Amino acid sequence: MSKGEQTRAAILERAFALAAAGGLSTLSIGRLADETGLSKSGLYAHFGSREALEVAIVEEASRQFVEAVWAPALKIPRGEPRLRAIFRHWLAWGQRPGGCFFVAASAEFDDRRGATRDALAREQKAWIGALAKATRLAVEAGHFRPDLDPGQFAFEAYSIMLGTHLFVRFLRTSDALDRTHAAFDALVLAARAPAPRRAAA
Amino acid sequence: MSKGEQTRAAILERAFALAAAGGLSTLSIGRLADETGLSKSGLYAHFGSREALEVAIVEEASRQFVEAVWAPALKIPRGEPRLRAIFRHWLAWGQRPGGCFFVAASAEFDDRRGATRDALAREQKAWIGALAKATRLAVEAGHFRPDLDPGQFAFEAYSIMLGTHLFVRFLRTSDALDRTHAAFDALVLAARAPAPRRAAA
DNA sequence: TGACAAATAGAACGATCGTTCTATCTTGGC
DNA sequence: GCCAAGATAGAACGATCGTTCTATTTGTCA
Repeated sequence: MSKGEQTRAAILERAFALAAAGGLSTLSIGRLADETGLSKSGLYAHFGSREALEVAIVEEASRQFVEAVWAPALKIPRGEPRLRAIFRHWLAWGQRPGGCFFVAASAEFDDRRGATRDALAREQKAWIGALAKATRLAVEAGHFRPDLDPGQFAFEAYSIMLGTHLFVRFLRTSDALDRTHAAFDALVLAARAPAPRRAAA
Repeated sequence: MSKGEQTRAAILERAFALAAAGGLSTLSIGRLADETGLSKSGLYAHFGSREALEVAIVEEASRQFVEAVWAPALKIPRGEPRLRAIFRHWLAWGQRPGGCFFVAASAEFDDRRGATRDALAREQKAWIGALAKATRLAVEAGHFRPDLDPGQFAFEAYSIMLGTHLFVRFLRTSDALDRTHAAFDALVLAARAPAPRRAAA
């Protein structure tokens, strides 16, 4: 790895940490220059524009997201256990400083246009698609009912994650995590293959 | 209403529209001055500081939110019908330009401190509390099971609203509204008083 | 090691930000 | 209709933004 490449990697790591903690648009070139010990123009030469820097940050975020959430979940047996693992790791990821980078960034960019928004939407759609696929595997494994709509399950699971984000980070409700787990358990319970006839609870 | 008061009201209406469409922090004094036809300092005299303007905008947003969502829902009979009305009107409110002001603003301010954040959190907690109360009334009316936790119901309903916001505004998934209604229907169904014994569907 | 390319620094740019000051204009009560 | 109080304008402030330019230093490879 050449000198330039490793400097670039170091910049990105710091830039992602700052962007995750304070939002993509609060990150300024000048501040990032200070934090990395480089000059503004020295830093600039690595990316060419603010927007290119933002896109690079989004890609760095995806890399770290896969590493923190997706990779460990893929080691868990497919079906409900893997889905639970995904949820658990995502929850941990979302408790980092600044919360989930993607949730924060989507709210920031939902009205804008440009390469940053495109990169964010692409990554997030991929992640939701993967969540739906993991749900489909749970159906195929017989853990979930055959007529379950994986896209609907993914929508609802993602919604719970968004609720967690708001209640934990913004409202700071003390029982937010309990509610999160209760909601996810209820979602999974409703998705399960119908239990053998018992008396209703 | 004195001259100053009515100018202030006009400023706030315009300011809220701009803040709702583009986010609270993208709204700048200079731009607002242009849009209202006033000078920056003329505008400034009405609020005293940027933060005071933001707080006033939050209060204006609450006023409009009550008018658009809460007031009409209170005319509907309490219980499940009213809950459905709240959800319906909230959904319409969230389809205004810029989406739901509160959802957007909470994401913007979750890392910050100050009067604006406090005002936002206060209003939003009040609204979630009201949602929980409406749920409790549905329990008391016998529409929902007696052991239902209204706070949990409110958490999950709010989560669905957040999911809608993301899927409609950011991801722009075509079936987002269908998924929203399906999710809310499932939530209500699970909250209902247990149906008379039938064969499982 | 010498030479060329890559990497970085430093200064300057125009724009915009929130804020403050002073001056002028308008309104409302007597 | 006068006159104080209120409302508004205009200019200027220091700071910071993203960006560009020209040097200068540093790394890399023949």
